[in-house]
Amino acid sequence: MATIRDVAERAGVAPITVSRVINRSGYVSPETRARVEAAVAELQYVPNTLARSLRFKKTHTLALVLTDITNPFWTTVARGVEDAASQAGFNVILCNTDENEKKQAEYLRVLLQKRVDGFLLVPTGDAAGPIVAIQKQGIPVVVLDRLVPGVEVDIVRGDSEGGAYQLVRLLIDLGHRRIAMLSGPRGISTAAQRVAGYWRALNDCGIPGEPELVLWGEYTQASGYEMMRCILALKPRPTAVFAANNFIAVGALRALREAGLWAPDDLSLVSFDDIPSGLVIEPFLTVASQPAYAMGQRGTELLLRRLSGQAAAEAQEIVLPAEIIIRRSCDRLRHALDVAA
Amino acid sequence: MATIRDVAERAGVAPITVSRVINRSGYVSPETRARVEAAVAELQYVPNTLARSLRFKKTHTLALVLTDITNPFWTTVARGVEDAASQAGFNVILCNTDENEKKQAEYLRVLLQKRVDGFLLVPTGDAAGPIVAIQKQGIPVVVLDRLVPGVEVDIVRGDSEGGAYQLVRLLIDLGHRRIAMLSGPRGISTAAQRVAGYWRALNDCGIPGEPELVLWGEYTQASGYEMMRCILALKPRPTAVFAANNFIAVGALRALREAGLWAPDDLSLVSFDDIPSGLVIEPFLTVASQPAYAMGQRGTELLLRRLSGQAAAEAQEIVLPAEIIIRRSCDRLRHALDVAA
DNA sequence: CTGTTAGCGCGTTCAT
DNA sequence: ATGAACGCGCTAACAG
Repeated sequence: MATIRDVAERAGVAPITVSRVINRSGYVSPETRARVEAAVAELQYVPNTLARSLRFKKTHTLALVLTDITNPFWTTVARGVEDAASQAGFNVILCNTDENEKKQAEYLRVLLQKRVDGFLLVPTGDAAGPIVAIQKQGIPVVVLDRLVPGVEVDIVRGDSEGGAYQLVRLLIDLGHRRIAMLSGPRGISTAAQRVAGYWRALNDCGIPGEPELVLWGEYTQASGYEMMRCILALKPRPTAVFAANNFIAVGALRALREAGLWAPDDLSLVSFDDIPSGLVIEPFLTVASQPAYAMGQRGTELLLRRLSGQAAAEAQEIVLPAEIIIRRSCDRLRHALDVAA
Repeated sequence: MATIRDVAERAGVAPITVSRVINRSGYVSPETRARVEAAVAELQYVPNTLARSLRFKKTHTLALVLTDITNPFWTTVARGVEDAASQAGFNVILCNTDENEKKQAEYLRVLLQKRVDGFLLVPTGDAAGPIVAIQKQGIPVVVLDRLVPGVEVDIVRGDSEGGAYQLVRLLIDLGHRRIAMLSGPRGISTAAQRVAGYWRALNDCGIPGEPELVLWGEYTQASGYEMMRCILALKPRPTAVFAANNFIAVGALRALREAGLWAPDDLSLVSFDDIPSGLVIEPFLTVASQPAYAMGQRGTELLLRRLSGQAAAEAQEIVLPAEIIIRRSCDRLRHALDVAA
């Protein structure tokens, strides 16, 4: 690949002159400019950003470290990130941690070495260490989705507590009293907050909670399946179930189907996180939908503001509201509640 | 951020010695090694890969340029790419072109400047130019999914023609004679090949094709919706429809629903590309499913082989078979065909 | 076993 | 209006 020096020789000028032509910096006479441009074209010269980055200590590259791009929620977040980044002239390196702290640590290490300008991080685990380690290197981080205790860091997240509260209130208003909760990992703030919203709704309505109705698992189909089987074994069966995310809900529905049951006929089901409308043929689940695209976009915008030094000094917290979308999965028609009545 | 020189001074050695310790290259006495390691820890030194890359002309970064990560097919491909890349110590820069040739050109330009080691490209349009431009710079490219005429380049793709043939044969075997095809853009090889498979199946069965039953659109829901509306306006109505991808199918189903119709009752529907099982509650569509993850993975492996100079000299073409998954959307139960009979 | 020299490609600073 | 020198951070090649 041709270098700036090759171009310079070809055009009979000094490298710096080529630089000036390319970057439109400084004065260059029209004739030399033409000669340089001709040489650039002939040699198919492509400037080397690496060298520039080395000088300017800016790579115009962001890191997006999330758990699994395969989850449509993260897919949408990623799209929001990439759009916002590319609009500002930044590229995005994508990494999947699979909730594995070692993988995360390894990615962060390599990305620091690559000198990405900033991090968008969906942290695995609740340890502050990895985030602090990045901050110590002076690289800005914006955390997405999950609160991490013990660090001062920018965060853009959905309102898990509020969304959960609204979903459970909805169920209660429909007449449910025994509501099971299939949650995610204890260590992840969204799971904890969704459970918190669940409890608050019960409390507000004077319903005595039953601890055995709250299960902690993982944000996976397999876990949703397992948890639902536990719930179905209870007697009497709960009349409603709240799944803490979309995968858990799909796993739960599978267990339901296997047991010869369905929603809303045999029990009501609500869940956090919608499935993008493009993928689903008949929207069916009542959900608390988070603005995934906006989460990625606004997180990136905040990060870019930090990079340009325009953001306020203190760490910012942006909480995006969850939207309750009511669909058939909690209909009262032909519902267990009415049968019982 | 500390540099290798800072560490060297702190440890009272030369920079090269630090380099040797970090990279485990060359001999360093245990004592100096210990001193250096201490200095590294104290200064929280993070080696600068940029500088290494400048020297070695290797960034350990791949570019993944696709149309839209939001399509679950590409999401899965991307996951395959990222897994294979990270396993080999490479990072992945993700770019969405939205089938926009200008966006694609701009991304390719910047990525060349960033000196990515290789490209995984889902080309927009059928122009060879962009690919040739990359090859001229000596950077390996592996094309995913779509044939591009007029270039010699590695490609990993699904068997669109064969998958389409099987789907249409299935419909014919079920008794259908008037089968509509909702295809993608003419310029994209997968769309053309799926139409080709459609024609071959009809020919093989001695069914006279009706050109007005083949519509060319885009790989989007909106287009699927529009095309289906055209088809529904035909009299007599076709008894089956073949959608060229998942988004077209979902759009088509929406049009069907609006018209007060459904599959398989009023007509049969089959489509290319499955929706990952994790996202869908009741798998319903009969599809030709492509091994998306494998496409990403094998494409990346091929690219990495090129990078290490191990691949055969000639361009390779890897064709992955499509798997026919038969589900309810083409059931004969209560089917239009039987009503007509 | 350790250090010196030089250069990867580029652009700022200071001359001319 | 154009150029020379220097350095960004790192390491291969060659001493010692």
